[in-house]
Amino acid sequence: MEVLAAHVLRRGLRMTRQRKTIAEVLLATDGHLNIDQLYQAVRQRDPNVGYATIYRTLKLLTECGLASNAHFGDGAARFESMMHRHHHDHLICTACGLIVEFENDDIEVLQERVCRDHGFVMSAHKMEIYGLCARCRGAATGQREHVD
Amino acid sequence: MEVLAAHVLRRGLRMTRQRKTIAEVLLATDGHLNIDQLYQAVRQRDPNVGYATIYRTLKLLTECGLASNAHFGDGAARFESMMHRHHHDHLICTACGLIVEFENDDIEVLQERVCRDHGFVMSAHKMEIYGLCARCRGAATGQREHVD
DNA sequence: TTAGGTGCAAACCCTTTGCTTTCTA
DNA sequence: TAGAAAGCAAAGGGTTTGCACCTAA
Repeated sequence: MEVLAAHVLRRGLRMTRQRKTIAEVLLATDGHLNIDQLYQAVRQRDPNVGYATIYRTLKLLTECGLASNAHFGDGAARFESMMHRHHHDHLICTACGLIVEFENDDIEVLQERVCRDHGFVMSAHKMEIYGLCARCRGAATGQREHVD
Repeated sequence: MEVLAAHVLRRGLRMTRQRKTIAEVLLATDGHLNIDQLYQAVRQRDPNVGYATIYRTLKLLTECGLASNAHFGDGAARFESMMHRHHHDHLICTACGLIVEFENDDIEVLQERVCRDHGFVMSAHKMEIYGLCARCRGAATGQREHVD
């Protein structure tokens, strides 16, 4: 929250009630929120906030590193708080939609190496593994596995 | 192409001129195509093909494993042929948009392990590393690095 | 001959923008 | 008080769908 305040200040912007609410809701969340979920949660606290404000604020939060957005291939963006968190990647169940976060330092090291080998300087990365979670694997063996 | 024919046959569908053309164009391509590029290329051979057919055929090709689609975070899907190719991941330059493909077996192994540790059975994965390519790094040191 | 497929245009969905009003600094 | 932000609605851009006509099998 202080990070947002600083960012806002530095750029001569204003700290509004809506920005505070959206930031609080997002930072208090611990998994992934899609836009609708965030919108609903924010409106429980402040019933007149519109989608435009959500989007505009999310952009701001992403700029100052408090949020990050992830497209999981289904067209709808999801956001997550970056507060107090390590970088992590995602395991996504293609049957039930479960999203599990994981961190793996060995992979990170290899990614850095790949970058170096190609002359790149890495600024970010994103890794998503799709598959069936333990539950879905057990529940429906003939289940459709689809990654689009 | 035989794969598509088989898929089509198996499902009682038809092998149309348009499907052939789209499959040929895609399979002959070696990098990434966005929908517009594919559309243009297909229409050079068959001027009346519409977007709907492109989308519908791409869905078919993805189902039978001949194509895969990748959202690189900018809202527009890109497709690539899966023919005769290893799985690979992507390095993306955030300044010039250059996309470099790479393969890294060590990372693949670690991904499998992560899956196993979480009880998942992996069906697919996607890894994108964002950064500055050698050229852009040299050209513009103050360049904005943005990953959305 | 008869489903399935195509093309076109309209519909959709998510996101962004324009404009007027409201409110922070 | 000035200029940024909100809220609403309309516009945009990519993708999907409905429907009448066409075509592979």
